[in-house]
Amino acid sequence: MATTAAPDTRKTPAEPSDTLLRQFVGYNMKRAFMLIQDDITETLAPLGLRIGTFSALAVVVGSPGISQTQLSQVLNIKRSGVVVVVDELERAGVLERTPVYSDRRAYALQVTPAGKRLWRRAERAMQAHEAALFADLDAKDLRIFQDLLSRVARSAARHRRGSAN
Amino acid sequence: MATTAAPDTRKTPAEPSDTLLRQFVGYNMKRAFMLIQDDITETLAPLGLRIGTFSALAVVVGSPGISQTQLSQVLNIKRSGVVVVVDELERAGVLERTPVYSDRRAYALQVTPAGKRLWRRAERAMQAHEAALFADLDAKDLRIFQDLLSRVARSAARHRRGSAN
DNA sequence: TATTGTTATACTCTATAACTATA
DNA sequence: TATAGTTATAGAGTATAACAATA
Repeated sequence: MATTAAPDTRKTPAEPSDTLLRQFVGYNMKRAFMLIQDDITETLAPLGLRIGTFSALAVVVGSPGISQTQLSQVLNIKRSGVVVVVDELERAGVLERTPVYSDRRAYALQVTPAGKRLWRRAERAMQAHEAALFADLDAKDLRIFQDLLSRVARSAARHRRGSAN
Repeated sequence: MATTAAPDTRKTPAEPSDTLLRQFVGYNMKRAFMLIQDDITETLAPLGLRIGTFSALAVVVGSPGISQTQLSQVLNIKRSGVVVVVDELERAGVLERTPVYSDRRAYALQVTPAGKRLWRRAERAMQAHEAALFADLDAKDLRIFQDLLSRVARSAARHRRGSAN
């Protein structure tokens, strides 16, 4: 039945790989992002921040007085998710829910002085991290990449708006 | 104390936005990917596939006889996660666990004829989907984008290997 | 009636750890 | 002892739905 000479060396055709998936832009985007996500998490952890809280802090720094509903829209998450993030940042003394006198249902989110200091540290840490992470790409390539990313995002958003949902 | 004229119009400085976050490549990658992820899910759903099962199917099509451990390495997930995905694909009659006579612990994964037909349909659906999704970008831009994505992934992987983990 | 923030709950994805059967 | 596959369980992250206070 079995040949006695020449053992079977093709257990799997050479190296198993994701060749068929690499044709897809979506797969390559996911793969690249997953690779840097863990790095980002590790960069933020010493500052007591997660990706979600870092993002929320950035938006409140850039748009002081923003409401939680507005924050949910900017970050593309649900209002119920914002509550968790704001709770965490408020507990850490990073931001505050201040009353809105014209609408007593809503809160105006404000960054505390400690929050501003934390943001400056976090921003610098992330900038340093990305500089190291993308050391292989020169400034011009990075600009092109950023531009293509925003064009891809715009194209996808348009496509999404165009379809039925 | 308070001026009696001119009501307070700056509830929030104009439009709240994520300006401070856009400086980061990681944020733009996440944002762009999130936008297309839902689209991909909707493209695969009619075929009975999720992103995870689609990816696994693609790898087994491209590397027939691959083991579950190898598959976990290619897809960058844990072996326990592979079990779930392979269970689902096997239940759907898309692939099979065939015995490996040289190692009775392991399975060689094989795509069934139905699985091959499903893959061809899924591949075409995804190609059509991406063509529509990235309609705003010409072929040259897309090639540049793909190239930059793989360079970013390589750079990130190198950075990751270099640091202590 | 509609909206803001909140809570409880559930779902998806993935990770960890302990187990079995083989090696 | 180590490895392949499996199972149970737990943890993020996010979504849905119902609720109170207010508009």
